[in-house]
Amino acid sequence: MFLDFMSEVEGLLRDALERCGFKVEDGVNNLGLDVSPHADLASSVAFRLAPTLKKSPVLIAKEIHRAISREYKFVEKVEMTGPYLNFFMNRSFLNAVVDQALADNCWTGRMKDRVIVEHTSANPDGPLHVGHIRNSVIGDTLVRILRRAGCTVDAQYYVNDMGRQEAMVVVGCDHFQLDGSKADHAIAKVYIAANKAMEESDEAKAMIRGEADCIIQRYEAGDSEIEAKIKSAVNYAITGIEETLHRMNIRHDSYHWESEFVRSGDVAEIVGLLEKTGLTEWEDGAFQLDLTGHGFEKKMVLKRANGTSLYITRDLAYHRYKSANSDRSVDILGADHKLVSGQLRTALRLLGVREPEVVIFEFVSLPTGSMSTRKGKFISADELLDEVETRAFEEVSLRRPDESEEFRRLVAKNVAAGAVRYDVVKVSADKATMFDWKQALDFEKLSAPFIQYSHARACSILRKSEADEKYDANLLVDEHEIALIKKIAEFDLVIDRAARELKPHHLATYARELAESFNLFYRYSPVLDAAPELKSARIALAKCARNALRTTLDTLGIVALETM
RNA sequence: GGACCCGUGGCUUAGCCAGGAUAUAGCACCGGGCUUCUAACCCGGGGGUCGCGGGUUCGAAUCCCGCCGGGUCCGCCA
Repeated sequence: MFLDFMSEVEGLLRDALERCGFKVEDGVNNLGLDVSPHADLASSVAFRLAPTLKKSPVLIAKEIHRAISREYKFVEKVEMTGPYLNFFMNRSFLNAVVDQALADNCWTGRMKDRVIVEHTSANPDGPLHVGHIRNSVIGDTLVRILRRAGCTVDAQYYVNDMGRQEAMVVVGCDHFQLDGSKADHAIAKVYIAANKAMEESDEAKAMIRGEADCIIQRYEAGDSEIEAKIKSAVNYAITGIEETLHRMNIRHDSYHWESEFVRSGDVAEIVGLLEKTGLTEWEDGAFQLDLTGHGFEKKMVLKRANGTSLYITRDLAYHRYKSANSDRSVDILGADHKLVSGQLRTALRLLGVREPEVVIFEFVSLPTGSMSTRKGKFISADELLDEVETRAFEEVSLRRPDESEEFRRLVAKNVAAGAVRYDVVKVSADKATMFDWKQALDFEKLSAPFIQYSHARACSILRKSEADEKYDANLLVDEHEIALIKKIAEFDLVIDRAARELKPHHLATYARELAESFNLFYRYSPVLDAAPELKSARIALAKCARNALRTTLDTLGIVALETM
């Protein structure tokens, strides 16, 4: 809705500039528009024109101001403050926001792209840890944001079934017993044990390495015995991983296994196509692609000396598939993939394949250093969720002692999942973070329960008020009421920006601001005790806020509890 | 050694890509508010050389260069 106001302002400004004969350079935001504490939208375009027009910004602003049309739809007035042009919303815009926000179907944008978002894609060699969930949460939130923006999204998990790590899992399964604990944790135990066994002696190391090599080669060759073993281990691990993802409200729409692309011949085809670029050569027995002319120091190995394929080659085939089946394809990757993802994009460019948009997130480390599944050094997502849920249960029991245990468990579960998600998504992806139990278990303002609580309060008001179809939005004139309406209106701007820039943390910031605006309305504008007509108007606004909060929480993948 | 990311009050953090009018929040600290729609809330206060040094500009947290500190990567691993 804010976008409608903004496009009107843009139109007014452009017309005025044309009337004055002023030309602004092309570029993003060349009108210098910005939300500002001084106006609903402010333009600093006069400053930009000053050097070319050789006039003072104030004089330029004056001319533009005079030339701005007086026919407004959503604009109340345009004020000049020094060199700034300040645009204000009118009543009919605010009323339109209320009207629209009362309907449930007003929250979907106009983007129509088919998008593939690949996220999580953790190796099926153990449970997700607190580093992986940064990938999952960012990925799933982007999936939800893109859908909200109007896109058709396929959330994909790329399963690394051909790598050395999966061969090691099979070695582990051959030598050690799966102990019946949660599937992904059981797999991790045998995987860690196999890796540990390698450290015992040089002979053990050579033997186990040999076994793994043999598995890799036989799997690539299509050996049915090995295939059955790998498939069963991978599927087993994935059931556990899925279970964890579901706890956080995360689901994938489709899974693609690396081996698909080897079996289909795509990998061989890709290698052939790269050969035609003339940049490949056999060197030291391996088949390599020379990207030194594209800013990469090292050559990219496409095939091992023994003829088996590598992760990067299979990934090229997968990315070609994704490009062919989407308008946009998005990868969520940890910072350790920066270089290799750059190589991948360069190789795709050589193949004439559209490159993916890559979202890189920096690492989550432990106070003791970085995490490693292989070494068994990690805090699992399950452990984190269990701990947070326990804390949340204590909290809800303290606040709602009279409620049933079932109720308190349910609230705790949803508060915990929300808290974990919000904690991850609120920080910009390019900030490296240190995992901190104290912070993870904190439910204060900058966290999901704060927003869930605001939503529950709105629901509570609506539960206690009888349905009233008629309302007059013109009665909503208090400072906090207007601020709330404006904040609700901003939703489309935030979604549009987050969907284009692939930055989910913008939505987390918005969610907090929206909840704050609602809490002020709640504090200063009593709804149920207001005079009849004002009461109807405030009920309508409470409903708008409830819808906006619900939609925002939903887009963040956080359950909008109606009571807590 | 080379490449990329980060550096904002005691701690965590938004804003930076697209420069603009008093730099955003939370935690912690000090003080205030529940017989009133759920106080997981709200209000007030103190606290900032936006890592350092140059440059561009009418104007720099934001752009450019250099430096310092932290993270990540540079495998016939994934």
